[in-house]
Amino acid sequence: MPVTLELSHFDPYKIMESGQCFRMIALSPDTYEVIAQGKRLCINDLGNRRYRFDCSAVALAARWRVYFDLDRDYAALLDAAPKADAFLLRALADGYGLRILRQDPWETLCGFILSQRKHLKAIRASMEALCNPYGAPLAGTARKAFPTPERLAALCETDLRACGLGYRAPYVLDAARKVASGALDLAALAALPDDALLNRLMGVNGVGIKVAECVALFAYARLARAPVDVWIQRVIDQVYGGVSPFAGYGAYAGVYQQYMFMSMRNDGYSVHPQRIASQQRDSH
DNA sequence: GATCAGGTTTGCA
DNA sequence: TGCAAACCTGAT
Repeated sequence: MPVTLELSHFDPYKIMESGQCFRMIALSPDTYEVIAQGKRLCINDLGNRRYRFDCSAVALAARWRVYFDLDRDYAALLDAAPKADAFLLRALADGYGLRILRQDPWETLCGFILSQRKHLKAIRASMEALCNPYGAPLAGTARKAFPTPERLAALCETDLRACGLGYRAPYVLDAARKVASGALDLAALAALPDDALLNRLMGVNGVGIKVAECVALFAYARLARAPVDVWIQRVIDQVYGGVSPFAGYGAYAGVYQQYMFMSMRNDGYSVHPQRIASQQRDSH
């Protein structure tokens, strides 16, 4: 009962490598496995923008269309970018197919707590190390679901350090206990405005502004939030002369941020600095 | 073996 | 406010 869709602005490889999610892997060059929200999904890239989703039409509509944000008009969203912004335009062109996911807040919160001072590869390894002993089994794969907050809340710091979490162990534990006890109701946060949402998330030990903004963007679809990490700080410093352009990007600043992040991380600004700098000048 | 990595906290001007 | 230093661990 797989479903085949023709999709524009959808590139599972770029989404996998964009660093917004940590449990999507390539099983083969054209097959991707996603574990999210207690489910496993395989996507086959059939070419010509056709993709086969290994799930029912009902599951696609109820879960995965939302997860991959397939009902959003990315052509219009990208077209709304300021035309004078050369670096941004190049990032948007190079990043065709990248989408902002709408992930589970609990898993996203833990994922970005774990991300502190880690590479994407190391974050993925940490996530698996946490899921393997404590996540529920899934059909069709040896990989496990992401553990529930209740499961992790029942552990101690030593258990989590045994998963290789290092100094992040007490952070994850604090998050688990706040969520499991109801002190932090992640579902209810969806109703809050951005600032209140960020403040509530930062109430968790080990969650600062960057992690909170990542959760807001990648789990709560707050597309105007643009997390500033070291890569984006490099963009601001090297491309925009130290002045953040994100305040001027409006409702989709977070989406543009993600394209710029990928662009900077993949190519670096050093690839075409003169060209970009001259384009920036010409446009002003 | 030293250094660094998608950050946060703590301590001290 | 602002700025270091410290923090686990694995990779380069």
